[in-house]
Amino acid sequence: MGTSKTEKFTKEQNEIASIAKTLGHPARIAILQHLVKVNSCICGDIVDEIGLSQSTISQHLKELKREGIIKGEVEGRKVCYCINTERLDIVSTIFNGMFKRFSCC
Amino acid sequence: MGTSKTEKFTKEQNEIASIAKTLGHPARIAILQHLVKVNSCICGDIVDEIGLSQSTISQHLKELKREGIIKGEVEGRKVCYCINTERLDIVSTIFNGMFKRFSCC
DNA sequence: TTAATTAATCGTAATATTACGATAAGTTAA
DNA sequence: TTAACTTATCGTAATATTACGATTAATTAA
Repeated sequence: MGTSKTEKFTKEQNEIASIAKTLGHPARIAILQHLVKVNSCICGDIVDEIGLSQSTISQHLKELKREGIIKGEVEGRKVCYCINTERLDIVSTIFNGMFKRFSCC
Repeated sequence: MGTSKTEKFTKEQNEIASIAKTLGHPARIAILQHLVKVNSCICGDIVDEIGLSQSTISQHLKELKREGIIKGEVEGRKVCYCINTERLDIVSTIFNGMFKRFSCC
């Protein structure tokens, strides 16, 4: 165990949960807020900004990338990260829709 | 480790992450959707609906209650669960605000 | 009272997450 | 080339999460 029984749930339920899980760590929220503020920056800047180790930040970036919420572009020996606006709009729509359905009727 | 370093983040970042984490399991999304559909129901009905064991559902309900998203009212030997609309409105506002700040500028 | 019902909690196993240091892999500068 | 730099990955430890069965606690029905 320790594993969610995803087969018991709808695709929508699993998708919402997966996104929420990715947003479910303060470092990842902080990373997103920082990227919004500076528009785009390299990994090292995020390490400085957040104050966790480089390897830990790299893991968080990987998770955000896995969910499609950010993009990373290699520029020489640096990697420039930014928000994936298209995906974040979809995520926003999914969550707004969910909350709307929750709050009425 | 295995523990988030919450002291490195703002109150807002921790709060958003905490809510998202609670929403980050398909069973909990399914429970919320079911409660919205039937308005309110007893724990046993949720167990039947979701198809996980009674103790597992009880744990998920506890987590949703901890975050304030649902309420449980004891009625004799049964416990009637329902959405905490006030709290969910706040949660909705927090997330809408976040996504709004993410998508523009 | 006793038995049945309902839900919470306990104990536990399996797996996931978080975090770090060390290392690898790649790029650039000297 | 060599050295420095940048980031990803590996290995690992600590803790958290998920799930279940068994038990407990409380209420109701017989």
